[in-house]
Amino acid sequence: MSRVAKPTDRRSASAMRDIIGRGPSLADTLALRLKEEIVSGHLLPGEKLATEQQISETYGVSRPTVREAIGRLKHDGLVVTRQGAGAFVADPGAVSVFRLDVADFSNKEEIRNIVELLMAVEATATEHAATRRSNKDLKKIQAHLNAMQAAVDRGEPGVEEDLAFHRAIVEAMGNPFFRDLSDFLDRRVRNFIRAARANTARMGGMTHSVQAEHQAIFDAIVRKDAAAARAAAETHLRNAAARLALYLER
Amino acid sequence: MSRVAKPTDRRSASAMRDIIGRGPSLADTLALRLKEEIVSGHLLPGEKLATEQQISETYGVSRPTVREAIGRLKHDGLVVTRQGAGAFVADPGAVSVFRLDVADFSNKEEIRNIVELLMAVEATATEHAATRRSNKDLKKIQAHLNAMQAAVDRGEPGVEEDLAFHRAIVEAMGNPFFRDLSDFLDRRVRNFIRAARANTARMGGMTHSVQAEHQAIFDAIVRKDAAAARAAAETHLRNAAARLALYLER
DNA sequence: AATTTCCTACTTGTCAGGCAACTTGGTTAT
DNA sequence: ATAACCAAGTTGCCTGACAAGTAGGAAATT
Repeated sequence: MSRVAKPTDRRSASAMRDIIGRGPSLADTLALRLKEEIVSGHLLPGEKLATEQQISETYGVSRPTVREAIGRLKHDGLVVTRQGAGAFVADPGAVSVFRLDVADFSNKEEIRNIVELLMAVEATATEHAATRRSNKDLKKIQAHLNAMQAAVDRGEPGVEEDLAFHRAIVEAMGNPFFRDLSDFLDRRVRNFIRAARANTARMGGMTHSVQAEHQAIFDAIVRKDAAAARAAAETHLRNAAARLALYLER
Repeated sequence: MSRVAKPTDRRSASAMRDIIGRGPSLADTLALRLKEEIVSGHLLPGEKLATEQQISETYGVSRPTVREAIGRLKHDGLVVTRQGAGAFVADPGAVSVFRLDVADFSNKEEIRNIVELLMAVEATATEHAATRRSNKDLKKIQAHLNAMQAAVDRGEPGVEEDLAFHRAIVEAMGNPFFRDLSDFLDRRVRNFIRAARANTARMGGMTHSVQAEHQAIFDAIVRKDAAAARAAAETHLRNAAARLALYLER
């Protein structure tokens, strides 16, 4: 009853722009709006959304645009639609999609939280990789370790080789969720570092200690010593986080 | 000269269905198709996608449908579009959205992997919660512990109270990423258990030992003993996983 | 001849209207 | 009372059109 669509006249295509503000696109922004309504608890699970027609009218956008917006929510598992019936807020327990949005790069708190998650994921992955790795896995890991060493010897930072080394380890764990999540977080953090490094002096000279830490991780994996592997990974990640903290504190 | 779209007659609306197979919706399925093209490396970062017009013709669907599909990819950060220029494959390093899809419920391997991730996240969260929790956090955790006890005394399984207890702990850690991820995984696993329980006998009688494990976690948090908190959480999670394994092995 | 300006075709963003498929609830017929 | 049926409402998808922005070549200027 409360949010019944009042028939906004259609004359201005920019009505939405006024209501909703400037954004990436009408559909995107509308999707955000509707998502708000749901996560804020304004719309309860199972409840029926307004019809596309009504939404179209209340926000002053066309139905295709509304469809695009609802399509996003459907894609994220927040709503389910039934042809002929309508669109309904999905049961939170049945949502099968998790979305991690790491948009705000300038937010240092967010970076810290991301790093924390990365540490947890990679430390555990390394721990399990130690006992599960096949000989083939081990060879791959070693190859990347050597490549990293070669890069260090050439005086290069070897960020790509570094990433590949860690990825090979996580891969050896055999859990795709860990692999994908770790990959994403890793890229994200490195991207931040690269951006931050642009306006600060290079710090360099750390690569040798980094490589020593890598060696310690590798040795533990060779021995299939899970506890040692975890410990070595934690040390490595803690040091990496400390290096990163230097960027954060300015 | 504009390449006039040949007036596709109505019946070929099912052309896509033939090309693309039966699915949730044309847009959804098309989105999957296009995603394939990208992640398979067929389309390289920075490369331009076919125009909406072209895609529309090759797949035999209308442009709005193509737009919906591309909109999904855009939403997931896989492509970026520039009005007037086209749609381009996004740089993987710049992707700021992570998507975790846990669709296949029947896949036991998947459940196992999910549980593994859940264990890593919750154990770490509990560890950090021990040192970071405020007194207010502690009160909340205790309240949920008591509620759980009350449920046990009433002879109920207390799944909701259980979930709330863990959520309060993760909340006390103060990292929203951990909170959201843990919440999602927890729901997912419990949902699986509920589904599995439907066709097996209730196992019950475990609730008392569960509560004892909860108490151990709580005590460690009270003492701000991070290591003990992690250990207690790991024990609890390991036991929970073992209980769950009973469902998996049939 | 080199450079700048401008124009035009192309592409994405959005809108309007329409038909088909499906759901739902009430009405009619049995 | 029950079953079959019908009509309104809703989503799924299509066609056609225009606005807004881009890019590359033609034309004008230096």
